Amino acid sequence: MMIEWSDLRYVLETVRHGGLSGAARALGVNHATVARRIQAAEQACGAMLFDRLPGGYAPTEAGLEAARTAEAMESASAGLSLSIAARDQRLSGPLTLTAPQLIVERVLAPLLAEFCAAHPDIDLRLLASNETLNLSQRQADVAIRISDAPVDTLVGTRVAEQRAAIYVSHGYARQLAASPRPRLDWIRFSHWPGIPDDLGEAWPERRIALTVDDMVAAIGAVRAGIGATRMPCFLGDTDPALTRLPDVALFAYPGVWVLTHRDLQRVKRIETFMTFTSARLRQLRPLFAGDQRN
Amino acid sequence: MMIEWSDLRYVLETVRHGGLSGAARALGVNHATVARRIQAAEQACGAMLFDRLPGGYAPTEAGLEAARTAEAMESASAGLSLSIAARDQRLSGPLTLTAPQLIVERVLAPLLAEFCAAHPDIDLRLLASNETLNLSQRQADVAIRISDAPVDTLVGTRVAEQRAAIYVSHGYARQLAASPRPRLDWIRFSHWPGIPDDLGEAWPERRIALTVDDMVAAIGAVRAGIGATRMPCFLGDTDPALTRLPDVALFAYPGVWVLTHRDLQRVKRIETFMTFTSARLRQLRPLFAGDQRN
DNA sequence: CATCATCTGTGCGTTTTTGCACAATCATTG
DNA sequence: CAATGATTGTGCAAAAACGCACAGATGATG
Repeated sequence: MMIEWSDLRYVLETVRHGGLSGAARALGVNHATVARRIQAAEQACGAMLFDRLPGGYAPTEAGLEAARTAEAMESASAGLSLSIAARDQRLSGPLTLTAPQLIVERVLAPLLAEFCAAHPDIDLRLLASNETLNLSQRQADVAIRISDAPVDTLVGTRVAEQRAAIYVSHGYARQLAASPRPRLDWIRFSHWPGIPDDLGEAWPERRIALTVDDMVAAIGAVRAGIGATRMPCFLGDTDPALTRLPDVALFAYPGVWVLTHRDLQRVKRIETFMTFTSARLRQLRPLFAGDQRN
Repeated sequence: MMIEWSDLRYVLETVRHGGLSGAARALGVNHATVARRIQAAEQACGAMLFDRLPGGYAPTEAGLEAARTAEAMESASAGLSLSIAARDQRLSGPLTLTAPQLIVERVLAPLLAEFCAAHPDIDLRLLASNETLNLSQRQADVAIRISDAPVDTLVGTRVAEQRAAIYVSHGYARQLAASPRPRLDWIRFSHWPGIPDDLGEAWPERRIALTVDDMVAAIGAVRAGIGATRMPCFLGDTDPALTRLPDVALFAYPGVWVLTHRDLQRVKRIETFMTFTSARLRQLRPLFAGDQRN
């Protein structure tokens, strides 16, 4: 008579992704399972929730209504999750952190090692995803973000300003220095503008040598001597295979934030983690700012 | 990380019933399953939801919070169920009716047979429960109720006034008539007042012979000649083994209502059913009113 | 127009979940 | 204080749900 509650999640994700396979990926199950649960839901409420079109599932009126209800239930459930987590004032339990891949690799890893050693009862989980996960939905408890202005529903501090520079491999740098009229090969990000204008004066001759969509790949390309690219100083300066391109000023770059959900900021293990992490990252301010005295 | 939605139903029912076994009965599953799902929920949110006390499960703060959330989700889900059902304007599909046991037995059965024959595509389901099921939660679509003032969230009509009378078996009636100073043996309902005052004049001598908690049981007792009891006329007059106690006026009795949920009143198969049932029951007004011309 | 990628439907073997039956514990009652 | 009824915890077998792999179909692409 009444739809099984968990089936509504399957309906919701299928509406969101427009088909079984998208929903299946989002839910981490097989698409056949999604199909079966939707069938069950339709049988339970005695109405079709989707039109089976070639190439996807299109929600009917009833399906949209169900998805709206499921959204309400989802936010209720997320609120519960937060509220229960907020009640847990032990210095133990799970703590999920999300941070960009490369910050973890270059900066965060030793810092997390220290934290784990100091608090062995805290079960730290790391989501080194580049996607900005939704803290409100409790996909993570704490986020380290590179951002100019993080969402205002989150609380936290900007622990460091950041600057970026142009980096090349040592070999490529020598090559440039040896050339009488050097031409700069640029490695471009597909979702960024082209070559920064500021380069004009020092390096009038330039061309786009490669377009990539991922920072790790770009670093590899630079290391291989394909050309130059712009990256935050903490990345370039911590990479022994790279060196800054001379005669170019530093660029502004979004700062480093440590953030959590408002409802979680008074939870002891989260407060502890944020205090620890923020302090350690503040110590690295020269690195993020591109201050090369170290 | 986030509690499985359907597990919240188990938490809710366990809070409502104060233990595993009550929740298991309400959910129609084994108590072991309830225990396992609650364990899963607790593991998922990393907090205890119940204190395991001897004799039952007592919700913790977090458990109460979860139950509140689950209640919100339940009402959302019930609303969805109504909203989807309201969209179904076919003259087919499921239709759940709840009515008191004895109305079904004496009055409704032939009427439902006729309806089923006329609308074979409507899948009629009958809950002959004495409990007043919650139509808002969509436990039933249509209710036939004996009531003075039904809940105002429901819509429908009072199809008949009702009166009650005192009934005895034929044998017991002869016995009374034969006695010079007859003493009336009364069969009393445990949740009702005692013997009606109005009996005083005609039958000054009386005593309580039996107390029962169920109308079917009471009818059996009257048939067996144990004594007299008051019951609605449609019950006594349709029972060939019973006869009215003479010299007593009829009693007022709550009327007969045919009711549905506001959101369902325009659904065609429900509208059809209510029109049909109300018309047929109106034809039986003399029976309900205790008019013995038939 | 051929090819490739993507999506949905279906049968089968496996894993997970569930129900059942029994034991243990506690409150209630005669 | 013994006995009864109710409740929860646990091991095992049955049942249900799930993932996997393949087939068919559609749409995009060169």
